[in-house]
Amino acid sequence: MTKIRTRYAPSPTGKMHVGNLRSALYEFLIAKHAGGDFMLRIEDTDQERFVEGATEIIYRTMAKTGLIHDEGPDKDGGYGPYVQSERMKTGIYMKYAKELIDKGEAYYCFCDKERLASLKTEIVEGKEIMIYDKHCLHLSKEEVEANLAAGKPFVIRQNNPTEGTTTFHDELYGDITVNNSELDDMILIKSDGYPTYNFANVVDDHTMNITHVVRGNEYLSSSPKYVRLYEAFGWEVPVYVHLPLITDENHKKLSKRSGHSSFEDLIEQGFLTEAIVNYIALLGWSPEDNREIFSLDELIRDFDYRRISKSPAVFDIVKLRWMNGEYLKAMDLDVFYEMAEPYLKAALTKDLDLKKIAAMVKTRIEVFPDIAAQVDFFEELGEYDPAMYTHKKMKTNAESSLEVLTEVLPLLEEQEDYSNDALYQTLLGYVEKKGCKNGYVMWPIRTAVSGKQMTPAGATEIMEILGKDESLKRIRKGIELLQNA
RNA sequence: GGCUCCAUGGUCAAGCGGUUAAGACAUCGCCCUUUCACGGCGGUAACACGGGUUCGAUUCCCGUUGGAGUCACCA
Repeated sequence: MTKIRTRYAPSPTGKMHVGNLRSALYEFLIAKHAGGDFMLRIEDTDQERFVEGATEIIYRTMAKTGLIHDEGPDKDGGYGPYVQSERMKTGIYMKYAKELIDKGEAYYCFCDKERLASLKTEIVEGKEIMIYDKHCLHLSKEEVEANLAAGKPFVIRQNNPTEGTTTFHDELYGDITVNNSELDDMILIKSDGYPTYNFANVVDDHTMNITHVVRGNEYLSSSPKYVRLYEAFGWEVPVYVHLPLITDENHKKLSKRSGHSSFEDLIEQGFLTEAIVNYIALLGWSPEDNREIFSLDELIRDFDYRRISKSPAVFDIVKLRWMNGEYLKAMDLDVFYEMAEPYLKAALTKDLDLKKIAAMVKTRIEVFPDIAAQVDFFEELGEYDPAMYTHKKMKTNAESSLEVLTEVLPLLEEQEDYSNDALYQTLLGYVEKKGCKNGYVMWPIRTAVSGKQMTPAGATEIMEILGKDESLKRIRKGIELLQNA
């Protein structure tokens, strides 16, 4: 059996879209699951759309997510990716295009923009529909030679039959057949000499010995044209695996406007690389068991591409957040602290035990930016509504809270040891003497000391962080607030 | 609009002729608790519709409807 070889072939036009990232992931997994090779090929044949730095973003993202490619032209002793603009310099695409012309499977076309525009038949949803009329196919050899000699700009077009059908097989979607009359004579070589994606893709996939062409569903309808290219060359058609689309909540192709459509956006929003990879792996694929948390290695082990689904999947940021939270909870505290520190420091300028705060917050956030709202009260006691002292279940109200706070204040003033344990013991003693429930006492204290409806920890833990002075200050303020209420 | 693809709860999804139609997120309720959260337990919620085929269809076929993709000298 031949070794499986897949490739990820992005064009450097900006940020790395999650749809593209998932394609890369699946291509990587299909190869690696079978012990095959995974290649990276930069498709930069469109000079106009090329974005400075976009290639670097791709490299960085691939490295960060662990999708390491196996081979490429030898660069500085290492393996670099394939780059189409580099391959272009070898004249490979033109060579193959001419081969097709010789076979009668392609032809020179000298039609200018005006003539092409006159061919446009109708406009649907703002898009102009046109099928080329094979005008230049009928040029005589002499005419072609003359035009070429005159330096007239040209493109090379594929010569597709107008009758019959073309069928190709997709591993997921099965056999797909189209009428050849639907097949436009697409351009292979542009007037600037660069190959189009359509052509470079086929030439490269073949010359790189790609066995499995894995790509987005959007190519499904143009695949017959690619197949015809392979057949025109007499090349073996690769195994096709078309991937279902990832959509936004409106079931439309994910767009830049959704705000979380690129890997960079997600990282910026505080998501972990591993969680993102894990989540997108499950958008369109599911394992045999019900497991949901997968490391990249586990994905390699379990990934069976026959279990990829055929219908599009909505990118659900809420579930991603949940999954990110799972990764955070499972994370080693030291590692967590290291990553959380910048967020902690941005929210807290006072000299507080950040590590303890990190531990509190670790199990109750989903993404790092959640930290700010959780810890802001440590920095400063905000204004709060005394109505918060009333809690039905704790059986507290303004009156009882005032009483508890006033009675507890001298105890806390005497208290020297402001550790969580010591404070807890002291307050427990008070509770016993009073003969009430813990919450009856803890609730008002926590409220006074935090000014918040919810906090990442209980009253005594908060006081430990705050320290004696600040804790007392806040309790006195609470008493004052209740007296005036 | 032509062509192609898709169709199980709000979302991700299992299922591959006979099931009480899994599980996860979200949502709701209860328990636990020093509030909330975490955690535990439980609930609500789905086979788009109509024809076939079959002893029997969520599952196979056809149609309808709905959705998506595509129709560039972009990839």
